Amino acid sequence: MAHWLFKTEPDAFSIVDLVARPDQSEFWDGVRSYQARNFLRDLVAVGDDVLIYHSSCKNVGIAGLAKVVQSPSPDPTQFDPKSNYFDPESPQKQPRWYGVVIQHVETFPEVLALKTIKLLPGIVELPLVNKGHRLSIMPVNSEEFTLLTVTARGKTSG
DNA sequence: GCCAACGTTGGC
DNA sequence: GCCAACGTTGGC
Repeated sequence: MAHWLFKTEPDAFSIVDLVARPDQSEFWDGVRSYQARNFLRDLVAVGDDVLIYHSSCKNVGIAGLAKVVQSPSPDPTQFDPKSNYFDPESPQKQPRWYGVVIQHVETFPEVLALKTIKLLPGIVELPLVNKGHRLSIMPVNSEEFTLLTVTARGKTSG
């Protein structure tokens, strides 16, 4: 069982939108970087944990937790000329881009702010606070995953 | 809106 | 296959 962090711009798709979906599930599409694609296509598996991170917004940080409920599969938006994610170069027979279905598990009482994450002494490897911070899909090791979730759940202030 | 970080592209 | 230029991400 692996742990991941997926970035999303909440103006486009937030954890609230995920909860509003049928089965609180959504096919995570639009990943268009090779590093992120490699994680998604080759390593993400059913049952994996996914931290939902809100970027480029007022309240930047980890908003909640989801899980992978279906194996990664080719992202159909790459073949859709009407989609913003259309990629005319992607071969039908060997699709370039992948996505995965995730399901909401938990919304944290407060967003665990990036600045708080940066101050946690145990967060050392997380690409978010290192080179690799631009990755849209990144691995989170078990220790750091536990620290992040425990901290996020404990941040209730009434 | 600015701009640093850094991935990608393309000339050679 | 190097590396400068370019474009995008994303925090602030």
